[in-house]
Amino acid sequence: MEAVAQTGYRINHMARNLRRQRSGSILALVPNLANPFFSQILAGLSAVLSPAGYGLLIADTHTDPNPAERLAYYLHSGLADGVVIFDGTLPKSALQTRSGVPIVMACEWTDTPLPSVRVANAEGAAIAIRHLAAMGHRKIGYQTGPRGNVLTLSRFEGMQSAMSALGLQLRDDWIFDGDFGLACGASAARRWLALADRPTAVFCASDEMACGFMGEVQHAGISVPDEVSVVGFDNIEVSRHLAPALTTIHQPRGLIGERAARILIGMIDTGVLTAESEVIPVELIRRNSVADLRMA
Amino acid sequence: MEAVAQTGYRINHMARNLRRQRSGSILALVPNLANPFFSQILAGLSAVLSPAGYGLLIADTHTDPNPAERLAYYLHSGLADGVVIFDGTLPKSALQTRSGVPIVMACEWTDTPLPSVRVANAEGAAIAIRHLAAMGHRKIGYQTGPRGNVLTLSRFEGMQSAMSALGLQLRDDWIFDGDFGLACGASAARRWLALADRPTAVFCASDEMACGFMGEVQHAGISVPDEVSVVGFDNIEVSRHLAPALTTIHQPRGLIGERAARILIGMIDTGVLTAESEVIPVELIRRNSVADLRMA
DNA sequence: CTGTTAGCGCGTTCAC
DNA sequence: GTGAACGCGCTAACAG
Repeated sequence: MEAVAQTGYRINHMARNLRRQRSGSILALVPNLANPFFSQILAGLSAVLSPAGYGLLIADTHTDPNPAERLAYYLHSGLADGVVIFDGTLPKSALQTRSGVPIVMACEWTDTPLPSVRVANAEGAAIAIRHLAAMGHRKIGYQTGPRGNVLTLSRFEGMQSAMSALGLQLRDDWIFDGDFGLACGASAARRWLALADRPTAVFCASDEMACGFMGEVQHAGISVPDEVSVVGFDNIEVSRHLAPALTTIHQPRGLIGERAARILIGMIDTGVLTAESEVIPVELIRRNSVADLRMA
Repeated sequence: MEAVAQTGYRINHMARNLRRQRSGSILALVPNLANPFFSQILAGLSAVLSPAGYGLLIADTHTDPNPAERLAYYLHSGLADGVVIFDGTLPKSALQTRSGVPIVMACEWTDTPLPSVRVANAEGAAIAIRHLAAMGHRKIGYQTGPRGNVLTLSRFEGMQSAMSALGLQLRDDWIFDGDFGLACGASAARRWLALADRPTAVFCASDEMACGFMGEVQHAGISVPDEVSVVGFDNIEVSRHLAPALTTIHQPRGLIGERAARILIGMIDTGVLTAESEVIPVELIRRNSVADLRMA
């Protein structure tokens, strides 16, 4: 121990890892790192992994020519002791590997036996619709997420079943395609503005789209919520600071990362490649972007 | 090669890395991973590191009890071939190590010989002030970043020198303390509302603060820009979608990450631990949050 | 140009 | 309880 202090010896982790057959770091596979939506999730991951002695390796599948190959590379190279997947667009075949590396799905993904952390997306969408209906809205529009995304699907289903349960019809020209981003919210707004018969409320499947939508109609001189009500999904930090403050479905993003990390560490420690999936509840945050249409 | 295909052999990177004395990954030291400001920077980093064959390791100094020790750990463990530091609050002593691992500073940091990538912060602040003055504003308030931060300092200096060059005085009660976050923008707004003699314009050292400020005064029934003009700094994605769209200083965040990555790779390839620093220019984005006070 | 060998720095085991 | 030796899987250097 004196020699350690004198020579300034530090253990070589490459050698230790080689010997112990582990890397001490876990990989997060993110569909688009530039999307600020992931920053809090990654912070949650890091907050659990770091005290547990794991490093956080991040790969952006968006910029990668072949995400599936990339995943296979990490699974077999021994560079990661576990993987958290946030990208719902990876082919199923990429997940059916027998590498022995634990995987946790942190995006909504139904048809895989892998453990997952997900948010009650369908229920959140239903809550939003029921809130609008309770406020007297019957003409409700909807902006979707990107096609093929599992979040898009489950939120759409939740919205749809709530609508039909309430006896409300969803018109095709009141459905706006989207990709969860700000810009497509703005273009949905332009389509809304061009409509002869406009819905009195639009439920956007993400806060960013809701924000883009609100901004664009406001730039056109339309008042929110007097002329159109808007509900978002996510409760990103900026939502409460918009004018009007955005009514939305709160999704605890830090928690998603933390839970995923805990499940993964549990799998690594026990050596079993399965675990209980978790569903994180959502919550309606009532603010000022929805008009009360009920007569007094 | 046939045997490779038959047995499904994949090279073990731990063993390779041990032998080659490199890890194949780069560490990014981020002050607060939850801050969406970094997402685009990290995406830029990833976009050049990934094709170059490097993995991206991320450590959040915010959640770490001892960031300096953490840095030392990574520098000496051999787990990273290079480090990009975004945290300007690390003690100088932590950087003066002779580990042989290249370091690039990607936050503004003046008194270190390490190569850095920085943005023309002082100039950006000066541009904002000159724009407000050109629009006829003479009573200008300012919201700062967190104390001790190098960005805070250089933006403050740029603002101050532009003010005095224009013969404008900066009143103490028109300076609002901040931390670059949304919430403190809102509290600055409450202080502005309580002022007997209010500035006609407020320049916020970050877009998030500007957004929080605008939202809060608008919630109080104040019109932007009719009753108060606001200028931000950063040009975050949401700024153009606010109502009114926020006039701000554009800072290319993806580029910061890309440049830092390029410099670092150059240092690794050549083996020299020094490199030219780079300054990235900024640009005024004129939108609708500044009123024209000049008489027609 | 192909085949063999030494050793990267550690953790584990086996002998004392 | 302390110490020596082996091997994790690869790459680089060297011999044939």
